[in-house]
Amino acid sequence: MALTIRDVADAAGVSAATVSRALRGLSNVEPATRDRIVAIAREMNFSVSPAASRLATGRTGTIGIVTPFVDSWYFSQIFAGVEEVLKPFDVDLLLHTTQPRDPSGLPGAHVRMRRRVDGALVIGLAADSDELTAMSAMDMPVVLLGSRSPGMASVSIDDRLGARIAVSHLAELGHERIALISGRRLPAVFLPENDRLAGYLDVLSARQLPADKSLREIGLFTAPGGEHAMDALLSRRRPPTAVFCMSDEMAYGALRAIARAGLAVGGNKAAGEIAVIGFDNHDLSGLFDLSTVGQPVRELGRSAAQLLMSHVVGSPTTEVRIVPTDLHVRGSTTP
Amino acid sequence: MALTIRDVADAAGVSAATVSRALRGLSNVEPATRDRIVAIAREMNFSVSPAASRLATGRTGTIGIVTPFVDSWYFSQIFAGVEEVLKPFDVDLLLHTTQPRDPSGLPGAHVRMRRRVDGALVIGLAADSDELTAMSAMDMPVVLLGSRSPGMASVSIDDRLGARIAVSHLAELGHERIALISGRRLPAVFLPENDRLAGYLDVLSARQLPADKSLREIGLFTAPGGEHAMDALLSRRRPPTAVFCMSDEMAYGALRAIARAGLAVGGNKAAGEIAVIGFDNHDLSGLFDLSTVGQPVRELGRSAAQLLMSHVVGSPTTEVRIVPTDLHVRGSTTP
DNA sequence: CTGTTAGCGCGTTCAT
DNA sequence: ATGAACGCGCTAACAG
Repeated sequence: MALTIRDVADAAGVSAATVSRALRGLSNVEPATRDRIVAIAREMNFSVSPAASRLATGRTGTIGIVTPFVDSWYFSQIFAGVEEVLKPFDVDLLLHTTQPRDPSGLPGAHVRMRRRVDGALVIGLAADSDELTAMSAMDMPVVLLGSRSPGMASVSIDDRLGARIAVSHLAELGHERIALISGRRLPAVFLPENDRLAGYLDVLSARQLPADKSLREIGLFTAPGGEHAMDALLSRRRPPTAVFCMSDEMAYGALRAIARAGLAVGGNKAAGEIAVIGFDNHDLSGLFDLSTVGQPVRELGRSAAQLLMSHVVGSPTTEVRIVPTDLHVRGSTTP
Repeated sequence: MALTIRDVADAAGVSAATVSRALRGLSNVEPATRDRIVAIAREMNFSVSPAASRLATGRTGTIGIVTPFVDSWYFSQIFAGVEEVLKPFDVDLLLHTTQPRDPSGLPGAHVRMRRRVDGALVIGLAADSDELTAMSAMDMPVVLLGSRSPGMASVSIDDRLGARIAVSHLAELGHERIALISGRRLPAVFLPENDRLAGYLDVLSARQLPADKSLREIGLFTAPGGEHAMDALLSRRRPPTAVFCMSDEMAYGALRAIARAGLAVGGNKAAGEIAVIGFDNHDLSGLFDLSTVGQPVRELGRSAAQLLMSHVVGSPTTEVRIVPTDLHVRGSTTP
């Protein structure tokens, strides 16, 4: 049906091996014949069969991306960074989303990636995940993104430090009742959010502030979730005067809840304003005038992709890269 | 290095052919031996080589996704819908982003997809795109998403109708100077946005309203772009009293610009409120209290994926599916 | 520099 | 129901 390298060879009057060499740009081919072969091949509209090529070489020319979610701002930014770096390498991108809550017999990441990628980028999987251990159990080069695991290469921010920065900023404003809106229920070891909780507690204890558990709510990493969480916090006997949200999108919801309650947002504690800070520096946070601890998500993607490629084409690595975060002070914490 | 089907055959005391049949669940295999083989295979932790399998069968078991952008809410929602449908089919997902403005010798979508997918979902490519024509020139099954092209299967909304709904809604409020913030410069045939422009003009002409070109601005489909565009519109000698934005994110920016100008947003024209309506029903539009024409993005992804699969495993189709939009009236247009 | 030979690991005839 | 043999299209190793 489709053309084979053999057809091109016949048309060019050379052997199949020479065509293969010419098409791959190997050096041991007379430039003249190489050009001729390439010309003929494209004239015939020929392209090699990746399957055959993979079978013969053992290399797949494919990089896998494993992620638990794809419908989030975070992922889309990560992916944009990854794409940017991987583009020049001319590799295929195999995408797989793990469904956390659905062990319904569908194959997991490790089996979906197995034998079909030269390496994989694993986003946001807990370090104790079965899929992760299975992947590293095979020889597959893996780079973790957003989490860390002993003996594995990874790129992430310092979540604990980031949280400290955020909460310190609130404390500097004079706040003592600082609430926390987290994504999932914490503490849960192996999750990055747990580090953020630790950072939050670090600041409270360093400043001798009460670690009031009634000041913690879950926001599911969504705006409606954040809104709901803030509603709950505001209904406490002694509501918080400031709140740290583990994601900007939850903070958007919190802002809304505060406004609905007829309260003001801002950094002027004396005037009764509630200070709000988020985490991510989401694209829209400028619009919401939301203070936040920014993580360079796109850069995380770039860095992880680079690390993975150097692992795949070069030598194995267990490098752990920590990318710095930065504080963006906006209206939601400005006096 | 890796195990082959042969190793399993030896361990089970059968031939490689039988193992192949057993592992694929073909009927012509004694149930007892089939179970034994499967048990042994998983005990050896064996998995077949996709490359060899593809070479032998000619099928790739892979679906391609071609898209010009990946860092957008639209894409992430589309993808979530696609994923949902494709998951049970157990196919690989090959992702390729076309870079519109970068013909720098890097291979285009058609060559990246060639010989490696059984079919492709093409998102947001103009119908006159070289890559698109190239893909359909090969035998590759293609389903378009968000655009249409003669003779090709596609899933999209009725952009013209959607725009009419939005602009009619503004006109009903009594507005006569209705501005338009588009993503890219229009008119540009083959782009869905062009249909939205047409819908906008439809309403103006039906109601004998002036089609003032100074009331059209470009917003790049981003919030900052929308903000900038609205700034420009407000600085006109005779500024608009209402605005239709081709995306919600641009509308967010517009809301901000209006607020900064000290003007009010809403549906009460008599009170001098500026009416704003967007397009998409983005997740955050409820928070912004933004009226909008919603498109069921996730559903678009699902529908397109279904269509593609029926094309790939079943018979070729050129079905054109139009998914309805719906009007969401919120505070930005409520009197 | 080029051609010949021999797999890569499966799926698929054909027999039996 | 099972096995033997061949071929899928390409690359690698060895000659020359």
